[in-house]
Amino acid sequence: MGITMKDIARLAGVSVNTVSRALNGKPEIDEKTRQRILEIAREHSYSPNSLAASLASKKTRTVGLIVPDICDPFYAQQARGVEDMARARGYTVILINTDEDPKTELKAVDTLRSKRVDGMLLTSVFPGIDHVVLLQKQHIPFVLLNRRLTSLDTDYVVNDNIKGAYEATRHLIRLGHTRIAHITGPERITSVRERLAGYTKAIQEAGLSIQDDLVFTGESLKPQSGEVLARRALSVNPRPTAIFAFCDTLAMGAYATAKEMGLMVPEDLAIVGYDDIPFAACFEVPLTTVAQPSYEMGRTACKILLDRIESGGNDQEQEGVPKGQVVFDARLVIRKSCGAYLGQERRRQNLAVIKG
Amino acid sequence: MGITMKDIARLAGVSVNTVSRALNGKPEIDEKTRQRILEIAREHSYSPNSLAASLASKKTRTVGLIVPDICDPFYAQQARGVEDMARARGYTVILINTDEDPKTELKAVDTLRSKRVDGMLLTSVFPGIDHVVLLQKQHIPFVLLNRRLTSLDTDYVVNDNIKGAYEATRHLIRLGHTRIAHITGPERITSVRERLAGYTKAIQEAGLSIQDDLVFTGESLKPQSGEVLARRALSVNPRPTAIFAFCDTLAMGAYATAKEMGLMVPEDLAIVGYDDIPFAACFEVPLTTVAQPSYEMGRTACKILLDRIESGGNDQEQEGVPKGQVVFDARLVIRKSCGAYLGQERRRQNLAVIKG
DNA sequence: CTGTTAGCGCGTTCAC
DNA sequence: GTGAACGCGCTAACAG
Repeated sequence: MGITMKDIARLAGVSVNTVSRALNGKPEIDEKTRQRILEIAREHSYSPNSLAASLASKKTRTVGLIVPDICDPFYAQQARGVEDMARARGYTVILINTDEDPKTELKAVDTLRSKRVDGMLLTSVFPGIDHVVLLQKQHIPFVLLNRRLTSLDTDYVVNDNIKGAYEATRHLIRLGHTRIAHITGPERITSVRERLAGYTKAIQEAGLSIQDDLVFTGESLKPQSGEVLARRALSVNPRPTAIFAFCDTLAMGAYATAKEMGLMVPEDLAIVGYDDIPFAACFEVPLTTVAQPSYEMGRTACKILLDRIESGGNDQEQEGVPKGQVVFDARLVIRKSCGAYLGQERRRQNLAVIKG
Repeated sequence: MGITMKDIARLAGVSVNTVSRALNGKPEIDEKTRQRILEIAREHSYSPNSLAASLASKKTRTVGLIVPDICDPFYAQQARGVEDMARARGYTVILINTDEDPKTELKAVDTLRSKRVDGMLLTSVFPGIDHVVLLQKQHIPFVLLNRRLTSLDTDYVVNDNIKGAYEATRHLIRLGHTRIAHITGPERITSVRERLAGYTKAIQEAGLSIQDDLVFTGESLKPQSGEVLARRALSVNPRPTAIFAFCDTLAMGAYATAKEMGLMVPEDLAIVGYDDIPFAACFEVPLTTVAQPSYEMGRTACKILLDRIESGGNDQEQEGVPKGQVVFDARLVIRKSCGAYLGQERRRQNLAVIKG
């Protein structure tokens, strides 16, 4: 196959070691011989075998990224943030999709461990905390993205889910809704629980009766799941007048169902999502949603990971580095689907009528 | 760090080799000793060092995937297809974004080469064919996704760009448009050239004058670029009444510009995209577009790559394996943005008026 | 069925 | 400034 250091050494009439020094930019080497070696390397389009290098140095300059589904624009953006940061610092990222499946995720962590990645970014559910404990015990750096473990002190990057969900729900309450359904994902996901908490808090604060029967949990976060959950939600009697979805893709599905059932959004049904994916503003009825800075979150999580990796594995230094625990703000973005502009538009229409 | 085969060997009182056999499921080994070894491995949560394995076996069970931007749902879906297929067959994928930047892509190929990936999926532009030639010369398996090289015989998976663009344009012509702008990406991208060809073919066939002044080329394929290009297109005099965009994200931008300029879509301006990303149907004005099976394309490309990898690198076998050159069909999906349903709806409205 | 012996390609001591 | 020697953890012949 390719040419190796040994070959170059032979060609240049030096030792392998000298070649190594030349290629790795080490200072203690004569500039002339370095140039000669570099030239030979280039001529033969030498490619360093990073496997061998990693085996010897115990560093792979590779990080693992586990996501539920890269097709979800929210995760895609986070992934992009991760990869950009990684690439900028000379790292490479291995991507694995899990569809929220615990078994797949378990295998993913195993695979990454076997590939000896320098660290991992965990974006998905965990069946338990077993993996994480294992990673900690083996001193494999990792950062949790979008989730955090109450029982464990780890690095994480999340957004303020409770606040985001709280504000979304309160917004709907202000608009006069009293029966607000919440469609969401599996409860093992931390953010699912947190947003549910924010939702509940707003409901209780408003003195509305607790509406356990208005919370609908599905396995997936894809639009199809949103359709199913919305159908369930909208068949409750009396019918809820608003749906707060765990994420925008779920909201998308809810919208499809509403349309299919002949319900107007927001007139008959208000919908609020979460994430503010780039397409939310372009929907048939632009989606009111809670924005989180997905790209930035990805970048930040990766930065924390790389800093941890490069701070060296030794525990002393670890002590000095404060735990990277970042909570990004959640911000309500009001568009059309919640009906906030309904009054306004009606007013405008009335004016037009009067004028005409 | 972790426990190694040597440790297990010592613990089990056997040789390293025996441990290797047990762990790798080789047949020539006593079932009892295998179980004993497996037990010890599990106890110590042994993780095989795939770096060492790869170094020795010259196989990494890793493929590289180079995309312009994973945030583009089209590429995200392809990536998902790739990763699903890879994972199903025990491979792992390294993801790199290039933003269509030739230099970044060059570095990406280099990085992947250095990591000794078993093969690569190339989804992005190439500054020239130099990389590809190098890959060929070094017998590194690769498959081109969404592009093909006329000068080189390689595996590729594409969709019928010429046909797709042709049908999209002809559709607009049928609807009565005579001034159809085309907004697109850099001409070094094969698919850009192919779709331009399909567009031109339809224009010429219809006997419309060739409209070089109606083709607008930008560097990126993101919505922002679509906005800029549409602004340029819509400032031509006489103003085009339709825009055929290279892809849905560009179409998204065009729509934003139209809205900003106070133009109604499709009444004042028809828009047709390409790709049929999952959100195209949910747009404010559902997008007419050309669908390509992105997920399937990703899967197929990866399958071809893995088959090639596993067919062994030897040239004899290579001869037996037919080149994987797959062209997926392109299918026009008619929604609202092209105005095809305009007449119908007007008719319906008129009926309503009459009835009322 | 099992152990021995060589590497895989590179980093990292050490001497010189 | 340069070279020799060893080891990273594993696979792959070969013997036995």
